[in-house]
Amino acid sequence: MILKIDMSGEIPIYIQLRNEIVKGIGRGELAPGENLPTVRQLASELGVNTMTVSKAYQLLKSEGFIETDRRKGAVVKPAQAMGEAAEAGYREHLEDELELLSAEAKLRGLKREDFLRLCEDAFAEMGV
Amino acid sequence: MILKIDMSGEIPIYIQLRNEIVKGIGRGELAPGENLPTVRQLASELGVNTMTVSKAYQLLKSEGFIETDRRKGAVVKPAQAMGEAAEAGYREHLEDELELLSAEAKLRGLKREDFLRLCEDAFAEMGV
DNA sequence: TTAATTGTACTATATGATATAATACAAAAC
DNA sequence: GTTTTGTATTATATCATATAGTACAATTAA
Repeated sequence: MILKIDMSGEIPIYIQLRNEIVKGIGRGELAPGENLPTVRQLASELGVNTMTVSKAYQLLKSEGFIETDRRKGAVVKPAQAMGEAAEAGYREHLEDELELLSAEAKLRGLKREDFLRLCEDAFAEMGV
Repeated sequence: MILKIDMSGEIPIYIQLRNEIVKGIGRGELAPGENLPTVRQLASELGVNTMTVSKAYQLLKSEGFIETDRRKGAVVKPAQAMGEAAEAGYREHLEDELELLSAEAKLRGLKREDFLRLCEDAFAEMGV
């Protein structure tokens, strides 16, 4: 798990952490049942506060991507167990994001085929 | 131009404004050369501060989507004139966003075909 | 020429999110 | 019993966001 965090960027660290971990799970680099680094470990590695990492874990937990337990630590959830907790509105969120990316791509001169190829490539990176 | 702004949401208003206008231009609802509402007009309609709208316009201007001029107001730029101002890093930005969306989609059980169909549909909404 | 309108700048202020530091706790493993 | 886990707490600092009010240069319309 390599976490690319931009400390000087505009995106909050705990959001970047959440995103990187979601991508890690999606790619299969983090398998279901696998343990995430402890908050103290990850905080130490990145040079951030433990609460910042904890906040990222809480977010991932609330979205159903991981489970956390005292002593056991944070564990990646099985994909099918991704409850309907945060499922409401997800579809709309996805469509909205894709609409924005499409508009930007269009205005920057990307052709339909190029855009769709990037979409295919991105999805192809995920899972086995 | 219908602008959906979520005042209680977590995304800053001026960012939402920027996104909605980009989508509007992408869809062709805002044609090149067309005037955007004045900052005072839009601010009044939405019930926000003029500087908030101005900030959105400045962002759009810095990205090359619009031009602003005193008295003339804000005008949508021709698509091809979208300079290479903010072009640097755009490709990486797009790929990064698509990677995140792909990971989330995968983990939520979306099949490749369904994801790609949503991508196609989103792009199809753009332009003529 | 005069009046009005444009985006923008400026100051001051308020609020909330983000992040840190340091400490502590309940629960479980060893 | 000791250690390690995520988490809670308190206090603090900083930055982004947003507002209010005012003003200005430039330009259009009267």
